Amino acid sequence: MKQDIYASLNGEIQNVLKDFKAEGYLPSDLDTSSIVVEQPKDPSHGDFATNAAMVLAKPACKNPREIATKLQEALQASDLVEQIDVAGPGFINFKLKPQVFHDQIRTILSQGSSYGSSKVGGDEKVMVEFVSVNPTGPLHAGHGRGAVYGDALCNLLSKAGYDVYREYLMNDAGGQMRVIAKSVHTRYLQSYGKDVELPQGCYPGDYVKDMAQTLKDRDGDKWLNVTDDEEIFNALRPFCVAECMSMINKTIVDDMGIDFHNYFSEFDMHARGEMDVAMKKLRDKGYIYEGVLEPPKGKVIEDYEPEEMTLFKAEQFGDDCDRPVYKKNGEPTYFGADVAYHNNKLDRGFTKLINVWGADHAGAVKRLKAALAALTGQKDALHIQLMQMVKLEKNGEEVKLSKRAGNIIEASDVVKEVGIDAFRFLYLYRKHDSQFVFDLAKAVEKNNENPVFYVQYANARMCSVFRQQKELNIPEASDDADLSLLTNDEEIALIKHLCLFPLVIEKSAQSLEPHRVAFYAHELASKFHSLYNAEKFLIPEDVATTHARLQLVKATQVTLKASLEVLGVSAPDRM
RNA sequence: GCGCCCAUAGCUCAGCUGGAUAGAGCAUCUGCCUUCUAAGCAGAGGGUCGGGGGUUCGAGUCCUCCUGGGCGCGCCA
Repeated sequence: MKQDIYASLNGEIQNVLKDFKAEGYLPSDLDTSSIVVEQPKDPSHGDFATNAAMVLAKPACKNPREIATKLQEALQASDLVEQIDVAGPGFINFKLKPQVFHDQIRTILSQGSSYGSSKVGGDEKVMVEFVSVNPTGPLHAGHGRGAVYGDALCNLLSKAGYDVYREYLMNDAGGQMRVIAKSVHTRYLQSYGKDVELPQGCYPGDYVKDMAQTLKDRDGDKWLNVTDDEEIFNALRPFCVAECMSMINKTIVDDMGIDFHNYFSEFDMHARGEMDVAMKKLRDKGYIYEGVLEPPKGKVIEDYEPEEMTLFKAEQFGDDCDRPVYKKNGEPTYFGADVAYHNNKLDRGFTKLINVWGADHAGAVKRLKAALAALTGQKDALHIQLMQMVKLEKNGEEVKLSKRAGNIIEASDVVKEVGIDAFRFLYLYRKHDSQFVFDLAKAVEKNNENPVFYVQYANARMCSVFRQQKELNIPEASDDADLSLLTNDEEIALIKHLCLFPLVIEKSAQSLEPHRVAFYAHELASKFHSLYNAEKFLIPEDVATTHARLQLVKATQVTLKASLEVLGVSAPDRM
């Protein structure tokens, strides 16, 4: 018995269709991949339904109801099926044997926390690069979305059978590092009473003063007479990177429980000369040239001068124009460095690359995808998942976040206020590309407006049931409990939803949408709460029914915990 | 001006890649605790799925135009 009823049923349908092709009823080259098996919204239509006949009708040049009727006859012999009906324009509705559902409960209990795990990933080496916040300051609340999404996505892909590698790219080499070094140094000078102003464009946040103090504690007046910006940069860059990464990791690792396999240093990459390697690779393919770009259309650039630069032929791969890979001063552009970095990922053997970015980087998507198309010859070697901006509100008033403007609400502060479970669930209970409002005032209130409590409460109730069972001295239910006693509407609805889990995992993984798991968990909790209110689980005078229901509760708990595990949300025993 | 993303109940959001009568939470109203945790359940009201065209057996979902919002637009990251 497979763990996924959908897959089993779909398999039987596909087999029948294969037979139809063999006997010449259907064309042998007919594509049957778009056929879906699903649960009808209206339970009176049956347990499952398929659109097979309607999908195939047109390409096969046949009447959908005719195909449906023929499928109905052929599938009647199935071990799964009790009754099949053809309805509407050609839906095929299945009523499954109760045995199938009872077996599913046993399957779940025997698989335990691995229920829902899949092999669709085929152990493919996938790298998920996420967070990658510049080491120039702490993580703000908006960054938390990408962090949580990336982490849950990794869990999800692992469960779906991918070989997942989590990486954080540290942009520890570019111009922003000069700015943070200069900022820290200026605060450092000020702390010694020097009369210096923080230059335009420097980071004004208070954390810079803290960093300056740390520097002072460590090195004393060692850097007091350094005035040359280049010297400041060289001297303070490693310190700034270390301090900022420690600040960031305190939030990510300690507060949010997110672990990376690797922190990739852009600075080290350049030291190894990988920029040249990547550019040579592209140059050899003829995708790099010296040229002059048209001035950009929208933004007026005052000091614009046509300039010959080293360009990548991005336009040839779908971008709006070609893109510079080196700056005038010879340093790599951000884009150029990113190309080198992604070439490095390919060299490490990753065949599926996923980047989690903020929507403010949307403009860079096309060029990087173009570069990967040029490097690999494949069109979709790289997936870039854009996190839409989070609009933060406090008491109905918008809070703008900008590190460079010094206006920061740190992710760690929010986590401390609302708790990590609520923080994660609030972000994961949304599709990644929906721009949504995170109301800090509301999030702080621990009321039931936060769906995480609803889901966790279901688990706490289940734990409570098992505690009561012990107190009442009701013996443990065994594997051979008579599950045919589970017949009422709430029980059936719950069991059917349990059957859905493996499918949800596969679909979510394929579409890179962990929010579906969050919604699944919520609905599972809902079905459980309904049953909880409709029936008692512990009936001392009817041990058979008690045992049947307890087996169902156990299976529900296994599934609920498995879904929460993907989300990285805890399942407390009591609330 | 151009590119990408979005628009679904009063509010916050789902909608399983084109399926049957569009869903949930919050808010409003009505019921349910001497019985396993009421952070719960049952029910009611609330929608021309931003608008117009198109594709087909069938569109919230796909194509096109329009309106409104977000993000971005040589050598910032």
